[in-house]
Amino acid sequence: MGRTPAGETRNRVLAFVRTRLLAGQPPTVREVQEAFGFRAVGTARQHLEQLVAQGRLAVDRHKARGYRLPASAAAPAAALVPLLGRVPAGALDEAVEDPDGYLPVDARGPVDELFALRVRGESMTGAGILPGDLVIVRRQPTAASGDIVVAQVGDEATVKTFRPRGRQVELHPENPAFEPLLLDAAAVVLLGKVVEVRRLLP
Amino acid sequence: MGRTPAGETRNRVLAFVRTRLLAGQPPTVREVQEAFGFRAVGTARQHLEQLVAQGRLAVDRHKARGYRLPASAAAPAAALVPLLGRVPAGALDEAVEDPDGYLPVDARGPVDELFALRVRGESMTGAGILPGDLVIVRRQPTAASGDIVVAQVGDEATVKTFRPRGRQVELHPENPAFEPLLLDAAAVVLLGKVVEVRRLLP
DNA sequence: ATGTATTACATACAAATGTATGGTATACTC
DNA sequence: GAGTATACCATACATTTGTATGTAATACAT
Repeated sequence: MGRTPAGETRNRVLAFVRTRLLAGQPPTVREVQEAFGFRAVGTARQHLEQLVAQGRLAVDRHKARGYRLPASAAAPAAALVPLLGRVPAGALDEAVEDPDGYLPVDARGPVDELFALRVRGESMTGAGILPGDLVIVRRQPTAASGDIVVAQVGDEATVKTFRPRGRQVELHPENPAFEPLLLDAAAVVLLGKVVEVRRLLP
Repeated sequence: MGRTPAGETRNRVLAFVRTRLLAGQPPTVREVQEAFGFRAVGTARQHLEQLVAQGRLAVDRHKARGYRLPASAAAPAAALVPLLGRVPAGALDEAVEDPDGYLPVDARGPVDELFALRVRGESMTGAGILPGDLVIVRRQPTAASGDIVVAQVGDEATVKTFRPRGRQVELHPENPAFEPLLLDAAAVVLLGKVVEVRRLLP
């Protein structure tokens, strides 16, 4: 029952699988079968296996929904980082559960440890961080002197340059119009280090 | 064997599942089990089901890897924009073919029209654009007064504020140490408008 | 202390899913 | 025409995976 022209169906299978993968829903062999109206599972599988043999698809053997894009095509993959509306005191985990949106980032980094915040105020304009900018933050409890960090003071999160001063820490604004904050180390919770700044222009 | 504080493990389970989903690899119940070291499948499933009951997860019943994000949390897909090393005269299309890398962006916008450049020089520091920053540019042949644009003058691409002046155009640096460029309109090719600025911090 | 809810374990079963084998029909080459 | 390759069908089997049931331990409220 050689039906369709050589290779044509195969390309459409690849397109179908790729679309599903990019949508985050890897298909099963039988879903491919149904999508193309094959009456046999094997037909779908044959197409998939040939795509793998050609290097146009990759597969995790013996795993449900194991077909995925080959490393070459998936190399510059993107992940999504939650944009938090605000950071209520001590509840970063919960805030992450209810994000205002997501920012795409390079998936090769430590995506799990990242979150994003919108900057309020002009205290960091000297470092090129303007009000309304988005900062992407890597969660970490400590930082090096000079790092730009997100710190929690009371129940407010603030972006400043970090400078340890013995038992105290200085949260240094990069704007001469603002005064540095000198606080007891116990009064400051480091939420993380700013690893990227983004600004969307209208 | 009530171990961890109430709700804490559950939140971490949700974070794990969400990460996997955003990466396009929905986990199985047993993968969740292993990721958290549970000795029983049921424990992992119990957490997942409670997250579903709370509306924080959705599920396709009886499907392998059926857990997904609820519709309310639908995440935007990410696309990739080419980062150009430099823009040789008049050959933007060709430059796009051989990018230095890719930046992930929100796929809901006009992705096809975007490219990225690295900023050289300090002429735009007043607008929060520092040397080494990446600008994401939407290709367009015209711009409104006050837009930050990428313009090609001779065989060099430069980032400036755009101000039309009759038959001439002013390319205005946002740094008092630099002089505005006043050029004949014919000598300037607008490559596009800067729609986003990004800075990676070490 | 008592009861209840939560967290976790152990085991079993059923459905979904990947895999394997053998066969049929059409197209193409020689 | 013989031979080969491709596309497809039919069926069966093994693994993965979702689901169900019963039990134990701890935390918390009463």
